[in-house]
Amino acid sequence: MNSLISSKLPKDFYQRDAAELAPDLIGKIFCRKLSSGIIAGRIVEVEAYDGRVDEASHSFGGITRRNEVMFGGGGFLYVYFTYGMYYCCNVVAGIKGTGQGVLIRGIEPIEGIALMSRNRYGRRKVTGQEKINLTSGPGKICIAFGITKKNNGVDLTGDRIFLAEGGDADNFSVVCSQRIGIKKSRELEWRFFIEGNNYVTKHKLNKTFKTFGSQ
DNA sequence: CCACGGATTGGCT
DNA sequence: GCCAATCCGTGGA
Repeated sequence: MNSLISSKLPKDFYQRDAAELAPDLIGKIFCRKLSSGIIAGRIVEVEAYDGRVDEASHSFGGITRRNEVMFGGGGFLYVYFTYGMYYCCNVVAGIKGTGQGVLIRGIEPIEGIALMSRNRYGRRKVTGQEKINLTSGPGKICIAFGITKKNNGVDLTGDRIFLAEGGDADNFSVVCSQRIGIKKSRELEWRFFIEGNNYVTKHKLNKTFKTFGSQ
């Protein structure tokens, strides 16, 4: 795990437009250090939001109490509450004042699976299908990682919640599609994911993806 | 496998 | 009052 910390992504990695940052977040490691242990996983699905041009973005209508973290410049965590019971988290993107973020939608667990399971199901052991269900969606990720409103605004260059380089195992192809669960700005193809990965949200758009790039 | 509806509360008109 | 960047259980094909 020291290798994760030494490859922590620097602030300037995040200081560019969300639509550009988003595909580069695929394959990176999302890590949380708790007193009970480390929870970490590989990002496999994201969506970009940019309030300057994107009506679906929480930041589209200008700064409010809820979305102010999105305007603070890249490299912070924006956590919001939705549907009366779920949290979702974004990596803030861009330069200060622009109101951009990248929603983390799918993570492949790497470390701390028992901790994730305790948070999701109240017990440490998981079956195969339950493991896939741990983090295959934005609300599920926040439950598994124990992320709530209290973590809104956390600096991602700190030592408790951060992103790290993916290491040597990142042979995958990134594809894109329209975003999921929104009604405005549907035409933007700002959802990026690893084709065929088990931890990508199950959706019919998974069949109509477009190739985007590979590493 | 797929489609649909209910849960439940904060944010904004 | 209306609606939401979701999830889960149910019911039918």
